[in-house]
Amino acid sequence: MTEDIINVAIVEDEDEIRGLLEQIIDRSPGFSCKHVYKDCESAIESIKDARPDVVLMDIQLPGINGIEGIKILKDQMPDTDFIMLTIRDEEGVIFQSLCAGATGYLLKETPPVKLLAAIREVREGGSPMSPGIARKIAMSFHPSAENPLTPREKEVLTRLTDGENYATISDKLFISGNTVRAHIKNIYRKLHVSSRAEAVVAAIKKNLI
Amino acid sequence: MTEDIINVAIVEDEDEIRGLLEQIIDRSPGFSCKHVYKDCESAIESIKDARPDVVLMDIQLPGINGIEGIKILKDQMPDTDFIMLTIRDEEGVIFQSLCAGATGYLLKETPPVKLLAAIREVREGGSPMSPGIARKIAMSFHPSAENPLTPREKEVLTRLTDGENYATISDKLFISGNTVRAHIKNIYRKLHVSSRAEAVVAAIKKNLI
DNA sequence: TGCAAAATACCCCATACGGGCTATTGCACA
DNA sequence: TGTGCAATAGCCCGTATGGGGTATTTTGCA
Repeated sequence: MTEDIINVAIVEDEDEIRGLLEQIIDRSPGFSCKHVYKDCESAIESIKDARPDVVLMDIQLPGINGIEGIKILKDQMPDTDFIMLTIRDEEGVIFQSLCAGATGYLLKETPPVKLLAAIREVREGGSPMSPGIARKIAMSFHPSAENPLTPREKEVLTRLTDGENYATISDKLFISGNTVRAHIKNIYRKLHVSSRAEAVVAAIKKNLI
Repeated sequence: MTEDIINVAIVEDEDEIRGLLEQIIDRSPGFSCKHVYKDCESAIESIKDARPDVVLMDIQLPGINGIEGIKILKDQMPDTDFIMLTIRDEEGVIFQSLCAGATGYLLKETPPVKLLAAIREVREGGSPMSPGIARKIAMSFHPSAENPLTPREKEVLTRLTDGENYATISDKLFISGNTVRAHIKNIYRKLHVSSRAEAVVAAIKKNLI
């Protein structure tokens, strides 16, 4: 399954960086880099011929950005692994990249030897991440530090995410429907929402339950 | 902030493995391992004296398991980093561990030199993961492969997750409220749910939007 | 060119839901 | 010892929501 030579493509608008990366990769044993693009538009047009194993993708690009680019390219080449290679480390772009289909996320400060190791790793079923990036991803699963809900409210909210209604919740918790309503009203007030749908979204996105 | 010597604690029930880990770590320059426990109960009781920088935590333990153990210990020591060290690589336990507060996740097959590197990495703001584990986490963000929803249904579902009601959605999409209802009915049927709350939970958990 | 799916639109009807109130009990902390 | 919060419980009321239908137009693919 794994080719001897890993076929790498690059999408990067800055000529100098692109050239440098191309040389580093193409001159390293076990790697080949014959397809480089300076924007997503050209990559989308001709990358089907390249059939790369791995694509190194910048985020800030003229025209279609790297995140939108991955959505399009990953769709065409589901077996290709995409590694973001960028200076941007804000949570927003990290999670947008992963949601678009990126499998790795490296900062441009990554030294060449680590970059090559990352390309190998992603082909071997890993998911190379710069340390600070990996930490942000792990933290995104951690329980929320400031959770305004009481234990009972968490209990009720959990059941709301399971789609239970007033009657079911009051049955299972052995309390009256009016009390369930009281808890839900308090949850809404604390989370600044006014419907079950908003409440469960807030609960999941902020790791409240 | 960073101590010269990293103070490591271990929670592991198998005597042999625990002893081996203790020796590997304690005999390595830059590391200290003076606090080892064979279950979470003993760790909870006396770990406050240890004040470890890093805890290596097994999952399968007699009594309180490693996941529940982290919930309790992380609460008491929020600045301590917890690394799961386990043979288990099922998605369930991986995400449960992260949600409990784990920052790293290593398989027991990890060679000593990599284990030590991981302990250093977690203290330097990283989040060490065995390659296959990291991949599973990255994949959890990827768009769902089999998404039964049409583009319009995705659009409507996205707005449901934003807490919009029939009227707002029909206004913004320039379609009648009846059409919005028709889309929502189709969404419910395809996702096997029967309420907004369930639909938005399914949408988020299965990366449908 | 024709079929299937998608997107649009409408109807009836019961009820689960959300907003606005008030009230009691028990516990903890000051 | 009282102030505050959590948890419990009740009431009224309007409406947004969900289940059951049917029908038309547009779009995309074979």
